[in-house]
Amino acid sequence: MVDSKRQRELRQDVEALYFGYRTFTSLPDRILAERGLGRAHHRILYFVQREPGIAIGDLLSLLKVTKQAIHRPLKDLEKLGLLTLAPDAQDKRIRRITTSADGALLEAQLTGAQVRMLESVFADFDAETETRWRAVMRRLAEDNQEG
Amino acid sequence: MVDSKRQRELRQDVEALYFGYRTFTSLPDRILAERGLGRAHHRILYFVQREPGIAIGDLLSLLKVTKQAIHRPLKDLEKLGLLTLAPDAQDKRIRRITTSADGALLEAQLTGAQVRMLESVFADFDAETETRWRAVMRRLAEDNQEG
DNA sequence: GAAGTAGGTCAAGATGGTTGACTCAAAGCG
DNA sequence: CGCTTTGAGTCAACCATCTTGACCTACTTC
Repeated sequence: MVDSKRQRELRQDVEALYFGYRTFTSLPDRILAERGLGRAHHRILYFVQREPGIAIGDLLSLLKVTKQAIHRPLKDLEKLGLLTLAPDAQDKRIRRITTSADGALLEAQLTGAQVRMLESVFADFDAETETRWRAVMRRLAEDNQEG
Repeated sequence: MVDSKRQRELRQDVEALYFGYRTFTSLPDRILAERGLGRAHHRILYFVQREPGIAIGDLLSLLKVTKQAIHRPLKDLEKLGLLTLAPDAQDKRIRRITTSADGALLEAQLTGAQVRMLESVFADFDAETETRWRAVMRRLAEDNQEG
């Protein structure tokens, strides 16, 4: 019985991760929809903002998608003037991506919505709890590199 | 500076949630792919297992999708003998879903993979950390009911 | 000069959703 | 009893995102 109680607890964790993530992504989705954009655009904006001048190939590796998949959203963002693509000074095959002022603004709005949601959750707990949650989440994210 | 450090920390949390969730779902995805099934099938199996005899309409509300979206995966699962649909004894309009033995087995395999991943992560932390992580995750999942 | 690398593009297809309209059977109600 | 509502199924058209596979160009490297 102890074991099945433990299993139930873990299943509830799986569920919390599912529901939590769903709300978490639905926030920026609404903002994106107003502009006719989707999640794919947010992911690109986020990683470009995190790593300005990132090469297209590195972006593909990070997102674990094919170049065909990134093509359309990337072009959309460029056309909207939210991103700039420019060849690397040394290796001209490589195209480096940076956000424009507008792009940075939108990215801040999108990720900001998620950050504010986290802040609101953390407000219900003490600093120690937040630190421990963060440690577990990072450990969970680490596994990513392997599989 | 203190504030921007805080913002960087929170952005990293957003990222950890993204990466963590991605690995988390990629596990069952592989098992599903072997059977020619997708995530939609897992979600149905999970919630039917959690709430045996759940009505189709309630499943739709939980998953926040339309009946047209659930239709195909539901029929797939029925054809494969993983689910059983039967009219409610009182209200014959309502169709109640239950998992078959095979369906329960597959569900256990799928969610079990996720549970084992969580166990492996928790193994790196003490019980207190796990409890606190769980509390934050549940709070995050709660927000779901609103938006 | 040949081979390898970064990236772009065309094509076809899978998945997983959407909106909208319509049907049917059963239930609820005046 | 008849009308309305409700739960569900289905057809159609459409959209977003992603895939595999093939092929091309420009540039770098050896």
